[in-house]
Amino acid sequence: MAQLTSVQGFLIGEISRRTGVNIETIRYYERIEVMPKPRRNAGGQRLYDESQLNRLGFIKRSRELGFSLKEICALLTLVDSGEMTCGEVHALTVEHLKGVRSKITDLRKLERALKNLAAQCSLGDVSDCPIVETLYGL
Amino acid sequence: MAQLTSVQGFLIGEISRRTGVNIETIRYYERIEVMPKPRRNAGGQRLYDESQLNRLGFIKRSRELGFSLKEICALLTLVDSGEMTCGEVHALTVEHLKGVRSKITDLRKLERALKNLAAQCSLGDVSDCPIVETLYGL
DNA sequence: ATAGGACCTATAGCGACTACAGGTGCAAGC
DNA sequence: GCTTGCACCTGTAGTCGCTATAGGTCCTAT
Repeated sequence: MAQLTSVQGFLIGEISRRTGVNIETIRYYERIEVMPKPRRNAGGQRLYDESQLNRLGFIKRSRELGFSLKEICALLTLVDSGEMTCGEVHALTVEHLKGVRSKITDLRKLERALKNLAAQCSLGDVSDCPIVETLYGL
Repeated sequence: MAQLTSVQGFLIGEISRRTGVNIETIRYYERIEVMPKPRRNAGGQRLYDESQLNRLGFIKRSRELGFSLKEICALLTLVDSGEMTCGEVHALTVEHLKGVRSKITDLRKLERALKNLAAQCSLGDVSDCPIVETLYGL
């Protein structure tokens, strides 16, 4: 049983491997109190249990969906308190979705602008470049 | 002539107003050497000329197109050196465009995932929430 | 002479990590 | 029992692109 250390629980390397979250990042999450302080073994090494593993997985997946740690804290606090309602969680998710959509809109504009910029270019070897001129606003 | 101070040149507030770049940000650009150190008047205040104004405008527009300061430095160094070719600038722009497009792709995936997540939700008042369950990976 | 605004420097903070440096724990092989 | 070597530990600094603050000086107008 590689994952159970002496008494019981996962070492940080094990939950890092299982969740795909960098070890340094896990310790960082503990420092900023997104993750709870875990138990320690006799040698002072962190020992995590199943629920902490799940919590870290939750954070990982939420981060991948672009939630900020602040938003994730809000979600987790809701869950932790036991006073969460599905409606509240839904609201946070929909709010976040709105943010993602507006980012997409912005990036599309940007894409168009860059495409136009690149298209103006004759690719000449001259130092008289339409891209630079456009950006310089000459 | 509000913009010309004693001798000649713009005070930082004036180029901030003209370019829309925050005063603190202009000083920051100077510190990190994206902007050159300007002349000073007798009282030690920064005095900018037309070309520095244009350079700051270039940086502003490039930032708005999502170029990083590092990328902008590369562009400006190219321009400064006089050894810039239109092809090099084009290449940097196209490279950047690629980055923007891949960000858009990522965000679209994210949008779909969040939409699905939100759609699963019955909006009930129960603490048994499909969003949380999905994120917890139960 | 004084009030006030615009300017100055230097430093710390944000978010979300990442990367050290310099030390300890632990298991396995000899 | 001793050494090797990896995994772990703490603490701190660096990244990027700003923004904000504190505590001061300059300049102009009244």
